[in-house]
Amino acid sequence: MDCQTTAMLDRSFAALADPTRRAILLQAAQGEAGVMELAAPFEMSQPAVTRHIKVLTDAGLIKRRSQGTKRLCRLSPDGLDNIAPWLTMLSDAYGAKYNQLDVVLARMADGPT
Amino acid sequence: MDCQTTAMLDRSFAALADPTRRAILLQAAQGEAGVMELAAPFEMSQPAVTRHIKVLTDAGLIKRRSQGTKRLCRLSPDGLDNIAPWLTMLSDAYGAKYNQLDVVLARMADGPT
DNA sequence: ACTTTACATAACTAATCAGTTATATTCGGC
DNA sequence: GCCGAATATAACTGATTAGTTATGTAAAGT
Repeated sequence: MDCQTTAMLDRSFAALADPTRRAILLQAAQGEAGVMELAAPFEMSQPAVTRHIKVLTDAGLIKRRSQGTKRLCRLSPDGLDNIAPWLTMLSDAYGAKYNQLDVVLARMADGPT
Repeated sequence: MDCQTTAMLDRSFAALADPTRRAILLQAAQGEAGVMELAAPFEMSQPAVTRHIKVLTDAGLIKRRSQGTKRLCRLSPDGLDNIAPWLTMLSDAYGAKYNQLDVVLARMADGPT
């Protein structure tokens, strides 16, 4: 999957633009979970959830690993590390008013990978 | 326009999920600009740009005012103030690894309105 | 008043997206 | 080797999106 391209930014933001995906991501942030487990809170078919997870994975927001028949999902900081620099650039362009944000986002960039 | 709802988050993230809109936003961050001015860099019709601007406005990412026949656009921090708390919550859920990010995002929250 | 500039709105189309059901795959246990 | 659990893939549908052209509107200048 390409990274650092504008297409990657598209994917990252688009992935976050859905309430179901944000909820899944939030669960995946709290710890590894299987697909059915992530699907449970939603009145939605398993294939639908599977594809939401694919969107999140393609956006670099989730990492996956296999354990037996399960496919565990966990939040990956990569996706956030992708959008953070762009937000930094935006706030730079906006000027001094948001410089605190700059600092914060800069730290975001050299966080854990 | 409602705010603080999940629909508002949807709109904010979705608005950022398009390269043309991000470019427009970047221009609008650097200073006020009219619609045609914002449209100039793109090989795209004026109505198309007008609607991108509407999406950004509905997301609270741009504020507008009239000056003569012109409709000036400028970045508004409101949209960012909307997504920042959610990103904070996500990093909270992720745990200690991103606590620096927490701090940064917290500052983002009490930045200028 | 008429024209021009700057933009908005309408009506349409093609493409993408989010969901569905049905079916395949893959691994672990028996 | 077979079965069930967990997930993936396919084929389809309806809704939303991004663009187009054509047209409407509102303020400025003459």
